[in-house]
Amino acid sequence: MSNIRDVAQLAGVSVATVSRALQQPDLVSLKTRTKVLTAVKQVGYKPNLMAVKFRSGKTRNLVVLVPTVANVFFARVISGMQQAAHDKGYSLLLCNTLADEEMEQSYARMVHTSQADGLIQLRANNPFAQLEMKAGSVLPMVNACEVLDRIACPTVLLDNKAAACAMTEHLLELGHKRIAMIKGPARSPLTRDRVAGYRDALSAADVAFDESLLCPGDFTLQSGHKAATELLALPNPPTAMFCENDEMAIGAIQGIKQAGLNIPGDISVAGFDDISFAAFTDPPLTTIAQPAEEFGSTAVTLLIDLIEGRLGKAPKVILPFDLIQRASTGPAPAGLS
Amino acid sequence: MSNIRDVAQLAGVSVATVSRALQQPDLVSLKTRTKVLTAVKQVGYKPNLMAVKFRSGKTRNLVVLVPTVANVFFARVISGMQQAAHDKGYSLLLCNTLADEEMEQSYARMVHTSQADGLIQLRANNPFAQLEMKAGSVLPMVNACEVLDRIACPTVLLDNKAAACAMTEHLLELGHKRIAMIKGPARSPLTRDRVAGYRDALSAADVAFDESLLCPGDFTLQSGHKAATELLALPNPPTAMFCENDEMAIGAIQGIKQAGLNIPGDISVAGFDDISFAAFTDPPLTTIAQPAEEFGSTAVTLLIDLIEGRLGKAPKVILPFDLIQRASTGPAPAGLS
DNA sequence: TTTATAAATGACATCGGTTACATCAAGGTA
DNA sequence: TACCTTGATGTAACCGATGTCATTTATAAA
Repeated sequence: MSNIRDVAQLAGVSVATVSRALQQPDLVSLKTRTKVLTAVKQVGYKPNLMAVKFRSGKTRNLVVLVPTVANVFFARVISGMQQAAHDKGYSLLLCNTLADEEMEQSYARMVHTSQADGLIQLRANNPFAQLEMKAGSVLPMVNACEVLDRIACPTVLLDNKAAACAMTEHLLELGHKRIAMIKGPARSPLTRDRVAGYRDALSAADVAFDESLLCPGDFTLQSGHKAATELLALPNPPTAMFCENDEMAIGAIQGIKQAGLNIPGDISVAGFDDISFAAFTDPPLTTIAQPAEEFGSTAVTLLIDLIEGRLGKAPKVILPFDLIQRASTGPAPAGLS
Repeated sequence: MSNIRDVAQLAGVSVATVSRALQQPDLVSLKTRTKVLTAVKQVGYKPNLMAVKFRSGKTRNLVVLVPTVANVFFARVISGMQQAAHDKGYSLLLCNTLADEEMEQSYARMVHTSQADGLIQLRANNPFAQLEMKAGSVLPMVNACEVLDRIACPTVLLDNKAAACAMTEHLLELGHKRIAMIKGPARSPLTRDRVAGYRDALSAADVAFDESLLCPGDFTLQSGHKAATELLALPNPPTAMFCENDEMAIGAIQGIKQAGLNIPGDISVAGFDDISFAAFTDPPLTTIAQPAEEFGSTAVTLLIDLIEGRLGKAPKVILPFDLIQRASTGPAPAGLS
């Protein structure tokens, strides 16, 4: 691999001139510039960007902590990040943490060891982040999708409470009174906010909240299936199920069908995220559309602004949601409470 | 940020000793080692790995070229890569190329500019790769999932021909004679191999190949829907549809249902990949399971072996497939040819 | 022509580690 | 005691670029 010295020697100039000819061409005379460029081509010179990064102390790498890349929603978010990062000359170091704390730590360390300039995390409330921030560490970090509690950190999020409230209202308007919610893990702020929105809508409509209709899941297809089956086994089963993501909704749909019930005739199902599969379920799924790619690009933009010192106070960017009404929700069956 | 010199000064030793105390502890006396470690802790020293990488000329970064991270199958592959890379102390630089050649080029350049040690690509036949290899370039590259034509490059792949053949045989055994194939883009080697397997099975069973039953798609849900609709409009429609991936199969299922037909009563549908959603379609999808995560981990292992000079001739690793029989395929309807 | 000024270029230190080589002290052997 | 070996540590070159500062060359003004 040829280096800048080879070029300098061949062109008969100093290394400084080569560097300038490539970085600030206007500081170099046309004649010399031509000589240099010819030499560059001749020896096939490619600058060693590792050296540049080392010298400059800027890596232009961003660490992305993703609980599971195999999650359709996150995949879209990553896609958005990737695009924005590329446009700004940054690269993404992808870390599939599988919610493993040790893994998260190990990747976060990449920022401390100067392998990356900053970090984006898609999972909130992970202990390392709390420690980091409390220690007053200067780790440039942005939080996306889930919001971190009690921590001042630039964040891009959805108004989950409002979105859950909107969906619940939609079901209430269809005449449903017994609306179940298949929620995520209790410790997730996402869950907390969405449950809050759900309860707000219920109480605004004077519908009593029933603890037994709040069924925990873990965002997988399987857990949606399981939760729906359990809900149907209740003495007084719900007429609608609002799932905290589309995967669980798809699982729920299967469970409901296996119980011999009709959607939405007997029971309505709603999801959250609007993944591509949502339009292809039978019946197509009513859900909340999130601008996933925009989550990613916004997070990257915020992080780069933060890294490059263009960000003042930690902003919270709230992205819009959209209730997509498809065929999985319909009027509550008559004769049922 | 403290550096190795700060540590040396505080510990009252030379920088070389600090370096040794951390890298080859057995070369340093216990007493000095303790002093050094204390100093390290005291100043909060974190080695600048960018400097190390620069000095060593090894980045321990791998570029991964993915056509679309938002594809469920690729997401699993990436997950497997990530795991294997992490285990071996490597990081993944993720590149969502969107099949854009310029993007691919720009990312491949990262290897030339010493930002990464090697490259994995999941899309075959991209022109840059061809150029690279033809130019006799020494870019360490591994090909996964799709096999590169006419290019000697370590590869990990499925025996797509055999898999397609197996699925077609399954449909033939169920009595189907008019079996359509919803295929991918014609230029894809994947498509070529799977179509070949399909044709082999047909001719082995003395079933004439009908060009009109070969319908092109692009691996998206929408294209599956479109293709199925078109196939059903044929004068003599098929009784089975074999789709080249599960997304297209899911799209096809919707199209078939919208035409008022029953699956598998009127028509059977088969997919390929066994993505998580395949078990949750209605009816659950018969498909070919691919060890996606293993694709990723094998590709990474091969690439690291190649980089570290442990690989002789370019191997081709063939991973096993598994025909998962679910409820979307059944006996051909009686009375139909 | 001389001088002041601007433009172009070169020499060299620098970033933060690693490592080959030199040095030195301690212990063992003849 | 002299000599050699071994182990522990220090000195300094080095990786490949950038950027400061000094120096040379070209240009314009007097």
